[in-house]
Amino acid sequence: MPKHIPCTVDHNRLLAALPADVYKRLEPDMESVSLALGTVIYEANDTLSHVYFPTTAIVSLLYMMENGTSAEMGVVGYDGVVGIAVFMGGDTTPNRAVVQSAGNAIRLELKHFREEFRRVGELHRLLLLYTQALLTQMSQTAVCNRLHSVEQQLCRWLLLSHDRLESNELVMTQELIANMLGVRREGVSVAAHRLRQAGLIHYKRGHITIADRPGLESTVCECYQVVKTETDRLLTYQMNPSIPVE
Amino acid sequence: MPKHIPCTVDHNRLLAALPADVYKRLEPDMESVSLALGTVIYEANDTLSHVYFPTTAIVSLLYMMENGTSAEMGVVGYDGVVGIAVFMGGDTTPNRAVVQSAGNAIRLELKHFREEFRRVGELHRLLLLYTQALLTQMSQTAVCNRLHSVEQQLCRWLLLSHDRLESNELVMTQELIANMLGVRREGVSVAAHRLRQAGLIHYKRGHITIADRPGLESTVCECYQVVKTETDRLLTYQMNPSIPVE
DNA sequence: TCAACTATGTCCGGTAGCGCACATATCCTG
DNA sequence: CAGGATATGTGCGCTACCGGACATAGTTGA
Repeated sequence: MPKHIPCTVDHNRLLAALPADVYKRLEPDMESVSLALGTVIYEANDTLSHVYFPTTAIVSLLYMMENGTSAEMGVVGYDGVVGIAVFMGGDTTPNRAVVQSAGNAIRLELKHFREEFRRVGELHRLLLLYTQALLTQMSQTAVCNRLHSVEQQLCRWLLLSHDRLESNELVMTQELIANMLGVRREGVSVAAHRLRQAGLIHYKRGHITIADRPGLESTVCECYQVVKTETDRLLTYQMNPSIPVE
Repeated sequence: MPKHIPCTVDHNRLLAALPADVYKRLEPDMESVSLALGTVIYEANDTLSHVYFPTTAIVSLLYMMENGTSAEMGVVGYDGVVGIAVFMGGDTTPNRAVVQSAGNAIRLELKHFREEFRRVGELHRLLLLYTQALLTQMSQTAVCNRLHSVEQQLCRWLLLSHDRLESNELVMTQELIANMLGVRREGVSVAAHRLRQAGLIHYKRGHITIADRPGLESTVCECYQVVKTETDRLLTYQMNPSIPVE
């Protein structure tokens, strides 16, 4: 388990940061669910029935083109929540949320969740901070898609996933990675091959192992660090106002 | 003036949608400012002193790479607000806001603005809806950057700008458009040339005129309509709850 | 009115990634 | 353990876009 991830089983960073009283109010409604790889949590324009706080699962936010091709715009793990639209007011979004790595999540029905959100206490504050972090992730994805190579983007994707995992091994085919990155499967194959030759990863048939994380970090484009630093700033320092910012 | 734009001088859609009492409270603090082309409203990681509600101006949100190249992640006009981070809680963002089309904006100092936002009334509700719309725009930009040609993206950019303008003429060099799209100036030249040959636009030295809007709309990729439809849904229907949604 | 500047047009070779075809390797299941 | 399904490797021609060089055409100001 990589040391840099303060993540334990069934632990969600947002829920964990709630004050005891808020947590107590929500707790009776919390339901731990197991999410299998590929599960679609919501389709584009679906009205949601729950919000999901991933713990060990990782969820990918994808846009599906009319012609069937897709591209990932963001990834949510134990550091976030799936179902932003529920509290932002729009109720739906034009993208799809798919389980990218099997695991658990804590889900809440809308009724109690909204009730608590409308108290405009810590839950409210944390979720807006998280939304800003997601905004940064999405906008940096836009930049990265425009300016960087498939190999660099694969590094970014691997690191983003690794940050949200307890293990060094991702259960994931190159085909699926290609769908997320919005590139050809062959392109991922070639890039993965190069990363393997450089000793940064190992892989075999549906399993990728992070072998040299520092190496990946020095290969990746700046986009990864920008998102990582900004997310930490928002969800670590700002999350706990007792730690002075700057 | 294109008929589809319900935009009058010094009119911002968000401010206009506020109930009379909220507007009255904010009004004494509203300051109309004129923004020249190229003005930087804030730099990456700047702490803001005001939020800006563009009326006739258009503001571009850009990420500047370490090597100086840039890419646009979103555009804000009379339908939005510049300075999301102020109310989302993060105070700063890693991008830059630049005036893409000269015009006016109404700005508010943080103190009064935050006071009103914290009442959690209509201002609060509208700004969260707007933030969701911006999220959609950014994520669709990510998709478009990945999957579509420079020509289609130029169409998208022209339509997004046109939607926020009172006139059919954009004062804008191809060089600047290239900076926003994150492509070479020559690429924009070639794409613009083709659009001109197809009779969709006219242009000369720093001025582009939309000649055939329906034609542009049939050339552009689906990304434009997705953002447009979703923004309308969020900021028209949801904005006025008396209009039933769906 | 001419010179300097800026915006646009055009051509070049180079390359990354696409779409396709097909070979090989691994896994699963009957 | 054989055969089908799935995952990965590799080659080929094609296109879009890049990086650079340079020509041309408006625009501005001395």
